[in-house]
Amino acid sequence: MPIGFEQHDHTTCIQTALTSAEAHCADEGLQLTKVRRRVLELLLLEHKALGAYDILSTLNTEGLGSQPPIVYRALDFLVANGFAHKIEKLNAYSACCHPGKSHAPVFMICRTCQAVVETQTEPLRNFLGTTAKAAGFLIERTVIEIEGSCPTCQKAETL
Amino acid sequence: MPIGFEQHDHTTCIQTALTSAEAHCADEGLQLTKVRRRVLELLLLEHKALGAYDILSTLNTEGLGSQPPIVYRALDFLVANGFAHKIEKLNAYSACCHPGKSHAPVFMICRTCQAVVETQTEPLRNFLGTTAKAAGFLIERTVIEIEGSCPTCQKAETL
DNA sequence: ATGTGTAATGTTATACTATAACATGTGGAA
DNA sequence: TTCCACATGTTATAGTATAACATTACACAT
Repeated sequence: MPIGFEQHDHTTCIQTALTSAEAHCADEGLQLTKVRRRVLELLLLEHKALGAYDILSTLNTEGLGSQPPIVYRALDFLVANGFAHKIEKLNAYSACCHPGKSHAPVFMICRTCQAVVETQTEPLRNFLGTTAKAAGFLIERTVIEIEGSCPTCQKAETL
Repeated sequence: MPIGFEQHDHTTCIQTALTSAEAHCADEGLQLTKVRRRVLELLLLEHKALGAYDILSTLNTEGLGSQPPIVYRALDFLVANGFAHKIEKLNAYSACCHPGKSHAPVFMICRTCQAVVETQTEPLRNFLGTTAKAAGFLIERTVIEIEGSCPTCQKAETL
């Protein structure tokens, strides 16, 4: 499983996520159509954030569509249903690593290799809740993104 | 002072921020030129995030420039020197409310009225630091944005 | 089997956000 | 004066996202 920046069984990781998405769609009466499923697969292939137009160019080579609305609609679906997240700092998208769980995701984004790791933190959620409450603010969504250098790239830089 | 969504002496608030920016520029040998100063003023006028092209259209009516690089350069300067922040979720910019202090700012963004309130939280900073450290990740920048409903708009919605 | 409604997709056009690249001005230091 | 660093002017273009309307596909009621 993808914990931090450590190695994991990525094939299993992808399969688990796809299976989970299928199950959730079946439960909720949602349609995981060909394009939507393929976009989710592409996002799962690497723990990187992909730009909408990167995804679109792949879809295009596969005959699944060539115009921007194709990919944005698929991304909207995936994001709305918790299968993917938008990384605001990068204007890019990343598969969700903890589908099904309600979450205030935290992303660690490596500036060098573009790796994106998603973590969840209940304490943080509580903490922001307290902060917001003190200001009388009602939280609907949170964007928490940490940009920096991942362990691998830190080592590479010190060589 | 702007604490949460409460009323404050906004004239003083603006003056303080401008004076602080001038002082900081003098200390550091930075030039707070006409355009840069005006953009900062515009950002300070309201506790809202302004889009680059909104700012540009004002600059244009004032004869300060009409092309995108004018405003983006000014914004780059202000952000680089801590006088303003980019709100990633909105692709918009907001004056910094705590200039001079090192910070991992937290923004509360009202989805309805676009008000943006900036807070600072050492505990949060520490918390993210701990999270990142556990993953071996080196933090360079953080983006923390809470989207929701401010006290005023919550009241308006329940009418 | 036929209509009917909903959701998804196809298609064209355009809006919005941001930067590259190169030219020009400006003010201080050698 | 000459040079240099920095700021600004200007043109063009790249990158991100959505509006609007047409068409298809399928479930399901008649």
